Amino acid sequence: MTVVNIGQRIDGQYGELSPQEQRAADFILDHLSDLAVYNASELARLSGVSKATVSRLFRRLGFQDSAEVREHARALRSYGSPVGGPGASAGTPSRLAAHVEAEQENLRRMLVGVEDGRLDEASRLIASARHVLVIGMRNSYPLALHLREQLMQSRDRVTLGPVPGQSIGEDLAELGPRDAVVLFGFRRRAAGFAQLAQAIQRRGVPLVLIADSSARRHSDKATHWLECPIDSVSAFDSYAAAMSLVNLLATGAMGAHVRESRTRIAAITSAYEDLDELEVPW
Amino acid sequence: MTVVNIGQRIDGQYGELSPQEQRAADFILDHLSDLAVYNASELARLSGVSKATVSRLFRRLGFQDSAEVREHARALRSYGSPVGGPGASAGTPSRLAAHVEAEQENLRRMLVGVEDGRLDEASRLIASARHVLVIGMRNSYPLALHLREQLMQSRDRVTLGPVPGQSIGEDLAELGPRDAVVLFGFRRRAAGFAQLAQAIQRRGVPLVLIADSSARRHSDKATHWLECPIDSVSAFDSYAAAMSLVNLLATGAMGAHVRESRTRIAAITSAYEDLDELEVPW
DNA sequence: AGGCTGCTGAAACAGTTGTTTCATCTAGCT
DNA sequence: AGCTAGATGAAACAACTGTTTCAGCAGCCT
Repeated sequence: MTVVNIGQRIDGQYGELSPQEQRAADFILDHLSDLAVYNASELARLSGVSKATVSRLFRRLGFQDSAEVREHARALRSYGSPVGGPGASAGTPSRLAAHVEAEQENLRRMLVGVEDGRLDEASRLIASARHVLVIGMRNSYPLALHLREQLMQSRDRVTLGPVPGQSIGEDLAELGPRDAVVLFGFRRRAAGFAQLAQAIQRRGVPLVLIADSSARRHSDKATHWLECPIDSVSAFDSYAAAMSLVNLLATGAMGAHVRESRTRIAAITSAYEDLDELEVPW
Repeated sequence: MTVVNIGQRIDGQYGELSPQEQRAADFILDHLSDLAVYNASELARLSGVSKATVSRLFRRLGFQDSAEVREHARALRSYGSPVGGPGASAGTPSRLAAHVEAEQENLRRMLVGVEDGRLDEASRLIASARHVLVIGMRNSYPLALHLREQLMQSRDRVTLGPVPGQSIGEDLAELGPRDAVVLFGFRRRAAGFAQLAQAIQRRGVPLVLIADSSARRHSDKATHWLECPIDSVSAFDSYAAAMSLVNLLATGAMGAHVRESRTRIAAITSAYEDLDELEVPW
C-alpha cells in the first residue's frame, strides 16, 4: 500500500480545484516541508482565501478534517527519505535506515542547541585559555581523547584527564580562571561527577560541559553548556552527533585561535597538511 | 546583538523551575528543532503536565503568552534554509548548517556501502569469533576504544591493541582462523599498517577493515571491508559516521550473538538496563 | 430575461486552546 | 501539631479555530 501524500493528491486533482482552492493549494505546495507548522486559519490568511475554502479544500483532497491534515503533515515532516511504509520494517535494510534517520535527527537537534552562539563562545574560550584540561570517563572517554588530539593541532597545553594512577584533583590543582576545562558527561556518568563539576566551578575555572539531556541538572555548574543528543534505535547510545560536535569545537577553536596568536599560519598549515597528506609508503 | 532563544532561557533558569515545569522544559529542549509543530495543549499532554503549568512556564521564561512562544519557535526553525540575511549571515549559521549537511551525506554514503549484507556478515563474525582483537591507531584509536567497550556489553574476550609497551605482534600471535580482528584504518594511518594487515591475513585470521576510501588499496587483505566516509567542510576529518557505524556493528554483534549463546538474556537485559539506568546519586 | 449551477466569504456555531482562578496538597519550618 | 509558601491541576472562562450554513454573485444555457 502506497501512502499518497498531500502534495500528490493536489497534483492529481489540481485541475478540478476551484480558483480559490488552487490558491490555497499553491501555498500548501510551496510549504510542504513546513506544513505541520501552520494551522488551517493561518493557511487561509496566508494564502488569501477564507477559512471556509481551506476547509472545503481539505475535504476535496480526501481528508476527513483539518486534524487529519495536521496529522498527515507531521508524518511527512520526518522526511529524509520517502521511506516505504512501516510494514517493511521487519527486515534489515529499513532497520539500518531507521538508525541513520535517528542519527540525522540527533545531528539536527545538536545543531539547534548550539548554533545560537554557544559554540562560538566555547570555541573562543578553548582557544584563548592558558591551559585546557579535557575530561571524559567511560563512554565519554573516546570523545575526550579525540577532542584532545584535534585541539593539539592548533594549540599546545591540552591535557587529558584522568590519567590512570593520578587523580583528577591533581590536574585540577594547577588550573585557575584563565584556564579551561572541557568535561564530557554523557549518560552513565561515573560516581563523583557532580563533585568534580562543583570542584571545577569552585576553583573558578571556566567549564565547557558537553553531555546529553540527562546532565541538565549539572548545567548550572558550567559556564558553557553544550547539549548533544545520543538517542538511538538500538540498545546502545550513539555518539555520532557528539563526534560531530567535537569536530565543530576543534574547528572553531582553531578558527578563533588564529586571530590572536602568532602561531596562526603554522597551525592552519599543519592541520591542512594533515588533511592532504599522502599516505606514507610502506 | 545575541538573540536569546528559548533553549538558552531554559538553561539559564532551569534550576529555579519547579519540578513539573522542568518536565515541560525537558520536552521543549528535546524538541527544540520541532517546537513550532506543537501547540501549548499538546506540549502539556506530551510532557505530562497540565496546561496551566505550561502557561506559567512560558511566563516564567519571559514570554508574554503562548503566541509569542509560537512565533519564537518559528523564527528558530529557520535554520537549514538559506536564511538569506543579506550580510548578516557572516558565515556562522550557515557554516554550521553546511557542516551538518556534510555529516548527513557521510551517513547516507556509509549506509549505502554497508547495507548489502556486509554489515550483517561482519556482525555475525564478531559475534561468533572465539576472540576479538580491535585495533586502531591515531585518529582511529578512539573509535577502536569505543567499539571495544560496546562489544564487551554482549561478549567477553574482546581486547584492544596495541597496548602500550607491547607490540601488536604479541596480541596477534595468539589468534587463528576462529578468531577475528577489527582493524580501523582511517586516513593518516601509521607506518606499518600494510604489514599489519598482511600479517593478519597470513595468519588466516578473519579481518574486518573499517576505513575511509583512502584505504581501498588494503581492502583485499580484509575478509570484510566496510567503507565509511569522513569528509568534512572543516580542516579536520569528521568521524561521526564512523561512530555511527561502530554503533551499528556493536548492535548487530549483540543481535547475532544472542542467537547462539545462552548469555542472550543476560546480555540484552544488561544493555537495556544501561539504557534505562537511573543516575546514581552523588 | 429567467433559471440554473457552482464558487465564495460572512456569519453562526460547535469545538478547542490557553489563561486565570481557586482549592488542595506538599515540604519546610517552628 | 500548626503555619506558611510554593506547587499543582481542575475548572471556569475568554479567545481562537474550523465547519457548516446561507446569501450573494458570476457564468452559462435556453
